Amino acid sequence: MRKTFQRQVILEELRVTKDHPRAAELYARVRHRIPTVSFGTVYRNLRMLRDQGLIQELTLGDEASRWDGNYSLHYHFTCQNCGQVQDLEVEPDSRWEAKIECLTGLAINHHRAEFYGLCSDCRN
Amino acid sequence: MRKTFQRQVILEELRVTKDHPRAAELYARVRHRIPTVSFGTVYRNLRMLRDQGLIQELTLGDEASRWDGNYSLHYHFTCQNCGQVQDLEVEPDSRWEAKIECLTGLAINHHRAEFYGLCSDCRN
DNA sequence: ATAGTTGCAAAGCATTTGCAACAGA
DNA sequence: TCTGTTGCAAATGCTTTGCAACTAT
Repeated sequence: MRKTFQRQVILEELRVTKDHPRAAELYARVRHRIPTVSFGTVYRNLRMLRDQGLIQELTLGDEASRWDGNYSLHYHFTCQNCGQVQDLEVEPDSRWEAKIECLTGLAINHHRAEFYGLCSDCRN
Repeated sequence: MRKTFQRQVILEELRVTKDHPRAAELYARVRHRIPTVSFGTVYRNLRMLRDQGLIQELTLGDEASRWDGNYSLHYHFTCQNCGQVQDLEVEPDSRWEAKIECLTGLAINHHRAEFYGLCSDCRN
């Protein structure tokens, strides 16, 4: 994978934010720095960066994918009122995988968990 | 919500199977019983049945939604080799929601978890 | 009677791709 | 130099929708 300016900017923009932008929003941000960048380039790079494990794709509900510059294993929370998505600080439960392997005979590689509810701004 | 023949057949087809068909596959099954049914009808009904809590929509990875006629809360497993999706029999961990509420100040309504790995056929 | 539903076809929207020009190694 | 990458535009694929004809209640 070559180190191109476009790819670098796309990765940087994801790294510096904690919201979880969709491709269109990210494209807008990248465009501030590279006015000629194309949607194709953004999508191609998101896929590549994901396949390399440098970023994560979130498919929450029935909307477009969101992208997360935090590559470490963590869970997500979606506010059902305002729609914001945030990382959860709780540590993922790995014993769960072992428990399921035990009970089912499946070989588990990884899991994800998503929580839904109201964020602190919206609960009041 | 009226009780139409189409809606009934769509729901039945989801209830009788444990695979988790996508809309196109379900459409094919419904078509065996109602040759004139349309895609629009299938999609419209899937959304309505989901909104009523009678079925569940699964958005796993970056493919089209899968649909689950089992409306009870449960987790899912996806085989990374053959792609099959199965329900997991383990009971969902509700203490987790309380724990996260405690740690974060969020109000959690529900959560989902998905496990990925190799099914018993594919692990050998 | 009448409001919800259907079939059909067209539209919508996120994402992917073919291709020629370009650029990083 | 030469293969990977970009920008552009067209294409793809899943899903939604407008509308007139139907149908459950």
